[in-house]
Amino acid sequence: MSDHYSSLPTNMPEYSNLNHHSYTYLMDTLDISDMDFQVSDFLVPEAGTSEEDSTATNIEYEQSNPVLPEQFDESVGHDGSGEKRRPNNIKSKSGAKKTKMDVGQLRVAFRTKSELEIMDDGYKWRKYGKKSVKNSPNPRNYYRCNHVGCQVKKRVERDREDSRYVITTYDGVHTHESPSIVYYNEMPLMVPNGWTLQASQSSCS
DNA sequence: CGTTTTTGACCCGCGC
DNA sequence: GCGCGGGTCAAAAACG
Repeated sequence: MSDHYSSLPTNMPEYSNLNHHSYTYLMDTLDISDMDFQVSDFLVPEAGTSEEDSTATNIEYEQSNPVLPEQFDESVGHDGSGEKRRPNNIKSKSGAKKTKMDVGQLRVAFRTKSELEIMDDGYKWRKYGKKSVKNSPNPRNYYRCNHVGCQVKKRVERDREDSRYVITTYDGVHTHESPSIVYYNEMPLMVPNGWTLQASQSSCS
């Protein structure tokens, strides 16, 4: 089981043999065009890393719920710091609202062979938590985008099987541009040869 | 001195 | 209902 970090849909039969020396895209029929820029941004390999067998990266996209734009708008700046949950013992549970931003978010999981788990993707991240994962000696770090109003989170952990692999999971779509804005106009996905692109259709009612 | 990390506590969903 | 596992908060420490 190498997909323990994300609940991949089961309609990806070839996922097992995809994890080799090629970037693998697994995406649903979601509006990839909305986040194509960051796809391209994410896919920029580090300088010097060739497509040798020593560099293996898996990239998975999954869509949990249909993304409603209004949910993005409303969740801006009301969860993180706008409302303190427990000042002392006043548990403002805010049960009526969905405090969790588990609204339809895009989840992108990377699995990269790297010694450093801090991979600079152009965004500014602030660590907000660290937890030790069950069944794994390696802790899991939680980061959040430093941009105001942008609630994109990512969690970084090491593979419990191969500690030389780093699993980076991005949650959400940035509502702003990268500090180092990179636009590949006309090119939704720049896929160098050797990279495998696969689009799977998932019926999402 | 402002900003980020650290770290334990708290919260919440889920399975038993 | 309770315990566990996982995610988040926030005060204090660390860092520049």
